[in-house]
Amino acid sequence: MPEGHTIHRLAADHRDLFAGRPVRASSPQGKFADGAALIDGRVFETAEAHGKHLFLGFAGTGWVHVHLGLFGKYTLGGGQAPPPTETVRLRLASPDAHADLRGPTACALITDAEKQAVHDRLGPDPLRPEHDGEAAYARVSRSRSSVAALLMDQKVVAGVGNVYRAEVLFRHGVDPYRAGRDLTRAEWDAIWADLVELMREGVRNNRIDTVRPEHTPEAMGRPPRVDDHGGEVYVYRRAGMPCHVCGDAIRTAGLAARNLFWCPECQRA
DNA sequence: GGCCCATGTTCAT
DNA sequence: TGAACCTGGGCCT
Repeated sequence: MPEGHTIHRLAADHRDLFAGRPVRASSPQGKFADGAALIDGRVFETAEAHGKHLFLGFAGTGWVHVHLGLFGKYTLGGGQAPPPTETVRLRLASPDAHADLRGPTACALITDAEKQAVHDRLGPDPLRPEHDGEAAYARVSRSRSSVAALLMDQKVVAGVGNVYRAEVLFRHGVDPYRAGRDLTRAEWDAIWADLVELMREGVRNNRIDTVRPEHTPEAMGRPPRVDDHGGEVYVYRRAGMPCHVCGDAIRTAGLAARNLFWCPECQRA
């Protein structure tokens, strides 16, 4: 699940469920037992996201810094918490809401200064209204690295993962292997603006949809389809399948230990 | 039950 | 560049 839109949605959901109220905290799994003990009973003040990092603020104790990594998952909602299972790293609970965190890469109590250090090493986040694509373009336009690698670099853009990377490059007809410095300013501005829109929609719907109305199966006169990760996409995990736009086979290749997907016809070098 | 894979990151070599 | 870490779903036997 976790690209930036997931984390911003989790921040909003935490605010809705807990903000301004004392919460019970526990670590059924045990790996965050000390931290949970320190926040147990404290007032949950706010939650904030920057890229794929989630910060949960507690009165008088600082922040819980959560990074889901590849496997981390939250289950949360109103109502009584289900019986905890042994993989729950952190459970927050109020009389009428609960949030269970499993499998995160990071779950730690940090200070304001440590939180600031995280912000400082991250690039601009398309989902933070005070950020824009300027600093990102400054890096991209100076780099010989591929635009595919740059989009995944959290120092360049915070919050983009493997799905948004593949999809935004498809939507702009950009070959993933093009060097960052060969992108025009106009191309970058369009990519950034598109990320803002796509990721905001991702937060609203809690899933990634990238297919334009004119390319839906209905509009193209093709049978309906279902992507196995819950959203409608052009290329992500569609290797060997026909491109929704041109019909060519979607290609895949490894790039820095991740799978890259693109349409060689729609994204010409 | 076992194996592979995954929307991520860091650290060692 | 590769290994390590964390979990769960799908597919195989």
